Amino acid sequence: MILARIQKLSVAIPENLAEMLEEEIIFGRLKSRERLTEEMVAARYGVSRSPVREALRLLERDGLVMREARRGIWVSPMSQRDFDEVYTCRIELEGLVAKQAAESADIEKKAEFKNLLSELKQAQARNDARQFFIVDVRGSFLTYTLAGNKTLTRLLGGLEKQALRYRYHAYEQDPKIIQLSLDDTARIYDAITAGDGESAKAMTENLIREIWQSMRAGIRDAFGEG
Amino acid sequence: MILARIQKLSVAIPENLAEMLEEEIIFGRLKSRERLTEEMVAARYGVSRSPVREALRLLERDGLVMREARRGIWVSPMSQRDFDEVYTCRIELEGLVAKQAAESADIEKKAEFKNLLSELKQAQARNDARQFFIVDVRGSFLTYTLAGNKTLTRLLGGLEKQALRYRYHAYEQDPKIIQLSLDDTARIYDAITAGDGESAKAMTENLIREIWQSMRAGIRDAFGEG
DNA sequence: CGACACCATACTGTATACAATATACAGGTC
DNA sequence: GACCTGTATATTGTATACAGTATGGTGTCG
Repeated sequence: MILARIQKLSVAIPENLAEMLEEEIIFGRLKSRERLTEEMVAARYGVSRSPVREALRLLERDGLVMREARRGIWVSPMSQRDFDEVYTCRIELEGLVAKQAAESADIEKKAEFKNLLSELKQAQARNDARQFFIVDVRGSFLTYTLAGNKTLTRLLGGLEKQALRYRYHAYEQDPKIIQLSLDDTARIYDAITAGDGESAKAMTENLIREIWQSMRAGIRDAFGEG
Repeated sequence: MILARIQKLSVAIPENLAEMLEEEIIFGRLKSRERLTEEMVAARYGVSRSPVREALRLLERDGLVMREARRGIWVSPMSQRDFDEVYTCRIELEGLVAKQAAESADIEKKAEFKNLLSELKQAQARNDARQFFIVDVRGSFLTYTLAGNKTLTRLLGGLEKQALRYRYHAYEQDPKIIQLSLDDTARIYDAITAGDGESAKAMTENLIREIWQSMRAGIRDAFGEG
C-alpha cells in the first residue's frame, strides 16, 4: 500500500489519493482533528472533487478520518481509548492471521521474511523510521497474503493503519521504541516461518499485548484518555 | 441499519441507498455474481450516479460487492471458502464484543435483550424469517453498543452482513435452522446480561463455531468450495 | 448589555456533462 | 479458418455546475 505508487496516478486516482493521504496521516503531517475540506485536497493534488470524495470514503472505511454529515471531514482524533480499541482488536485478529499464515505451505513466500528482517535492521541502523515502518507494513501484508484469508485481510487493513499512527507517534517521542518493535517482529516472523500455528498465534497475541502495554501511558499523556 | 429508512431518503442518500442494496443482497434478491451498473441502480432509485458511486463504495467496504477497476461491480460471490473466512473472523470478534458488552454496567440497555428475545420468538412463531433476521441484527448492534468499542463495531458491521447472507440462505433451504439460531441467540443474550465477560466470550465463540459447523456442508453444496 | 433574527459565506451534497477505457464484433490479412 | 486490427458501444472515471445546509458575524430589539 504505502510505496509503489509513482506513475500509477493515471489510473485509480481515488485509491492513490487515499494512499497518499494515509501516509500524511500516519506520519503526522496531517494532524489529529485537522479539518480536510474536499476542495483543499482537490487543489493540492490537482484533481477535481469527485475522486477526492471517493478517496475520503476509503479513508473513512479505514478509520483514519471521521465524517459528520453535511459538516465536513476531520482526521480521526487519537486517544488512549481509541488506542485500546485498536489494540484489543489487533490482538485477536493478528493472532488469527499469524496462525493461518503459519499453516500455509508456501515456502518461498515465507523465505521473504528473512529479507524483510534484514531490511528492518538496516533501516533501524540508519535511524530511518519512515523506512522502518514501511518495511514493517510490507511484513504485515506478507503475513496476510500467506494466511490467504481475504476477509481477514480486509479487516486488518483498516486496523494496521490506525495502529501505525500510534506506533509512529511513539517513535517520535522515543526512537528506541523501534528496538522493541524489531525484536517483536523478528519473533513473530520466526514463529510463522516455523509453521506452528498455535504457538505463532499465542506469541503474536502476547507480543502485541506487550507493545500495547508499553505504549499505553505515553499515548494517554500525549492524547488524553478520550 | 436494516429498517428505519423510510422518509430518511432526503438526507444521506448514499447511506440509504447502501442499506437498501444491502438488504437486496442479504435477502438474495440481488444474487451472487450479479452485475450492478451504476446507471441501472441510479435509474432504479431515481437518483444520479454520484450518490450511487458512494453507496457502492460503502458496500465494497463491507464486502458485499466486488469492484474491478474500469470494468464494473458485481455482487460478491458466495462460497464455502468465503463462509469459512467470515466465520473464523466472527468467532474472534464476536467473542471479544460479547466479553466487552458483558462488562458494561448499562442495565437499561441490557434489559432490552428481553424484548428482543420475545420479538424473535414472535417472528419465529409467525415463520417470518425476514423479520427474524432484522431483529437479530438489532440484537447484534445492541451488543456492539454495550461494548462501546467503536473500532470493533466498525469491523463487525462489515462481517455481520456477510454472515447474514449465508444465514438467510440456510434458512431458505431449511427453515428450521432458525430454531438453532434462536436457541443460540438466547444463550448469548443471557451470558451477556449475566455480566460474566469471560464466559460470555467462551459461550459466544462456541455457539458461533457450532452454527458454522452445522451450516458448512450446505453452503458447499449450494455455492461450491470456492 | 444580552439575546435573537437575519444574512453572507463556505462548504458539502447532488446532478449532469464530458473523457477515457474495456468489450464485442466486423472486416481484413495470412 | 485462425488471428489480428480497427471501430462502435456501453460503462466507468472525472470535471464542473448547481442546490442545500451549517456556521459566523452583524444588526436590531428588548
